[in-house]
Amino acid sequence: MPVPKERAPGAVGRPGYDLDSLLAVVVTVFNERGYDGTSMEDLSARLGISKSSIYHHVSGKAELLRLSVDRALDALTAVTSEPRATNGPAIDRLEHVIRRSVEVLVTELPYVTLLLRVRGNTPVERRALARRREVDSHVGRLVLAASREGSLRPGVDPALTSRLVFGTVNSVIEWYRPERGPGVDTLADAIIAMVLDGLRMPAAAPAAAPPTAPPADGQA
Amino acid sequence: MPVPKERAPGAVGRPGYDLDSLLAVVVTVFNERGYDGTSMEDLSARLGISKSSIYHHVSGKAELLRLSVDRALDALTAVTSEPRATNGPAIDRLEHVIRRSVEVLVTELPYVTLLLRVRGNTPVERRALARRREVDSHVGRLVLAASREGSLRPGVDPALTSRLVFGTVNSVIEWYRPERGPGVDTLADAIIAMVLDGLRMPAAAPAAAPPTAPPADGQA
DNA sequence: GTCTATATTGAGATAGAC
DNA sequence: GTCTATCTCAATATAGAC
Repeated sequence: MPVPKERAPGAVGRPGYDLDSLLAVVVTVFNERGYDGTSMEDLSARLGISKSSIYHHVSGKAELLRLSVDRALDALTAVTSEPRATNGPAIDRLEHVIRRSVEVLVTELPYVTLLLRVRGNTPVERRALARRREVDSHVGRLVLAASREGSLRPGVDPALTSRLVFGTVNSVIEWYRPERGPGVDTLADAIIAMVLDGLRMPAAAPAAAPPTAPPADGQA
Repeated sequence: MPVPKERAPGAVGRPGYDLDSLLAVVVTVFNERGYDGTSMEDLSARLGISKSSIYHHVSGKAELLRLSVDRALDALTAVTSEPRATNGPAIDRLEHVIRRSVEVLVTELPYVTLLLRVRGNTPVERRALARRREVDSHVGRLVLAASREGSLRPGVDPALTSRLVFGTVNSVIEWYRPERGPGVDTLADAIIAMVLDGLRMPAAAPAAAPPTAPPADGQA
């Protein structure tokens, strides 16, 4: 986060953008209307500056996309190289990567959202997809390792499962809004609980049981 | 499914499209390039007919989108009104709706894929989003009911959970290809197993437990 | 049901002043 | 860092023949 010029704290009207503040607005509009559905005109209207002013900051629309998705990819890639993602039992590493991915997804929500919607039409998009696949395959290897270590239920197909885990985590972008709803930790807990332990009440009688569930442990 | 003109079974070259066969091609291209990223030129090239010929079948690009997403929405809506989705314990209804949704998602894959990527830029898209929300809220009520019937683990937040369940199911469109990979039943089994029972080996000893799970009832 | 034009708008991008 | 033009091409859609 470079701060190239001092800006008064109250100055909100027509700030005179730097690249970061510009990108924050741009990525929002991209997500609202889709990248292809967003014109430079749309961006200029939302930014409150003219179309040509945007070209002072970037070479064109494609670079706006590249800068945005790279930010998301850098954050996601960093998760897979954290120490706790590379040491210990695979099931614990998997849990850690899920939790951290959710955190990144929430803190960098608009950038990750844009990334996950990229289709592959242009060189910029194809490069993004390639980098995404690397992150994906890391999780795939984790699930496979957990399976080999006997930490997964019998019958669980690792390849299929890693797709589902990833899909569950990524689907968060479709509805999560940081300003309302559960906090990041609650969200991560809920995802890990469902994915690893399931929703269903484990024990004996499914229907005739006491209507309120007994406090098993931890989380009230 | 009208059959306005007889077509020889072997005739594949330049068929003379009817609306259905045209739509099948169109929806594929929409998914490859995104709706906004697809030009009528792109469509005409893939169809092997001229741009103007497309206008013989539909009033424009927007109608192509509407017809496609309506097909997906009709199929998904139908699932929520099936008898097994409205009778019996909520946890069983939930399982049924998940299974059937996966089946619809796979059999109508391109149409559902397009639907799930709609952003809301145009009236056609906003109408589609509204219909989607109805399906979503049906699943939300099911999870809530299952929770009240004591069929879910303690600590499971119904609203949050229904989002996750939906996200997991819908994420299938991101990678599933009918021609290769698991069959629909295997896929649905895997999703239901993960969502309801979790991936993690449940009991005490993570490695030395009996390898096959106890047959609770029905479906092996 | 399809074709070859063509009309018309809107897009991304540039020039050059302030 | 921003502005007002303006260029150029691509996009949706139409006209009218076969």
